[in-house]
Amino acid sequence: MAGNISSDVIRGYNDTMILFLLLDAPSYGYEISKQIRALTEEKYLIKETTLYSAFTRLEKNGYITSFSREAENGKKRTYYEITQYGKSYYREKCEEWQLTKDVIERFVKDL
Amino acid sequence: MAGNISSDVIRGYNDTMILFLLLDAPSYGYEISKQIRALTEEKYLIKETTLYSAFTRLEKNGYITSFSREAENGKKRTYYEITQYGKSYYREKCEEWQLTKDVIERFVKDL
DNA sequence: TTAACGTACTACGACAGACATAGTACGATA
DNA sequence: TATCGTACTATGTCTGTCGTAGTACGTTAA
Repeated sequence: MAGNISSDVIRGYNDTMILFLLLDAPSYGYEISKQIRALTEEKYLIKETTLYSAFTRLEKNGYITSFSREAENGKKRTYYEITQYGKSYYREKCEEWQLTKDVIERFVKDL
Repeated sequence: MAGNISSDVIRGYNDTMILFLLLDAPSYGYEISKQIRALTEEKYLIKETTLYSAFTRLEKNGYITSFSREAENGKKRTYYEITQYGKSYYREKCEEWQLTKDVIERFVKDL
């Protein structure tokens, strides 16, 4: 354990986290996963399969689009870019979060 | 929509909510569901099947125990009582919540 | 030279929790 | 007489997460 977060708890916010990291610029799987690790100070490490299946889902729902581009080293990468629809979905999730947080806190005692 | 919370987000906290409501005294399904509704001001309504399957899971894990008792009207009810183990699990979840909240907030912009 | 490591994924299958749907049972109320 | 509220149980489906494994290639270390 050691300060780790169970995925059942985060479930439902993976998509939001990914969209957040795409707000400013397109990015790709490996980088997103490193950013999540860094931003959470290792407290949350998204699994590869979870991440890539999230990309698929987000694209299918129209929240992101993908394109291929050669990286510096000549290797091919799949980049993902947030759409307008994705941005408004992100905003919705942020509002929902305020509500959710408020609700859960009524059941949690801080010791 | 209209101020509703998607269950994916609450997922992982249903158990905690139930345990919270059992902290002071034993209770039963229908009452728990009414208390959740009241405490959240109708913002979250737990589904019956979700609730009862949570009871089963919690009991299997040793967090609660059950017993039958006749209600005032002579009908039989199944009451659930939190165990010591359940109380310490609840405390763990409360601590985890602080961590989770902190992590998610790094990805959520408040507008 | 070769093996390990980091990067960048894809495929497949299993599992758990939430939920839709349906049904049972009984007392009170309309 | 029928509906509503109470108090559940049973069954099956769906979704998101994750374990496991495999592919491919470039760089670094022994």
